[in-house]
Amino acid sequence: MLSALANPHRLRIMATLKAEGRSYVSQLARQVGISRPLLHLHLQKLEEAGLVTSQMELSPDGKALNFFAVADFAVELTPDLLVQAAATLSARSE
Amino acid sequence: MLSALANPHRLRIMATLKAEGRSYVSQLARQVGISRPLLHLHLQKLEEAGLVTSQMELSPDGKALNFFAVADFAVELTPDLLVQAAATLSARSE
DNA sequence: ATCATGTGTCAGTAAAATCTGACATGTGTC
DNA sequence: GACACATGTCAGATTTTACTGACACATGAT
Repeated sequence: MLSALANPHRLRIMATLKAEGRSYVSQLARQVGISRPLLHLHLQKLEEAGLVTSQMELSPDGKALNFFAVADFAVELTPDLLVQAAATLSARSE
Repeated sequence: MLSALANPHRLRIMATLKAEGRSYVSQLARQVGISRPLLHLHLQKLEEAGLVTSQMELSPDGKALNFFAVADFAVELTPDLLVQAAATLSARSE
């Protein structure tokens, strides 16, 4: 999740998405100002991290649109949380 | 700050540092199990992000030891915060 | 003087993340 | 059929990040 957020484009995507409410890939690419394949890549990472949700829909004129929206989340980022997160990585002797 | 935390080694460093209370570079390198130059690099990034603090001290036998400790911080990681963070990146039309 | 231990830096390499420019596929409209 | 607009994927180039193996310097003990 942290590495998903460690990127300027992805932060901007989150911001735009939050402002727009929801948007589909091609439209969002225009809004953010990056290429569609690149956006697709970033959206993939954001979705894997559970930061955005996607939903395929059919537009009135029959086009398949993949809508994205920011997920609801709230994490208290503290040293203790990091200790907990580090434990997840892999068991180590210490 | 987010990109500083987006790395397994750095998470482990934070965890070890939190567990030990404080530690100096060479010792910490042994505890974490990575080379000293590499640790130095990571500590640099962590310190730039304000996640750790350093303090030069002289040991009883005259060696200069650079002690590191985790800083106190607490950030509520939410969509709104990200919007705020994105605004920091660079002004854009939109 | 040599050794052990500490500090930092730096050039060069290895690995990972990022980005681009195709390609393939689908639908409705001109 | 050609066009406009949507979806996705993928190979290859580029850029960042991570890492290693020196090097330089300082101190106290042998």
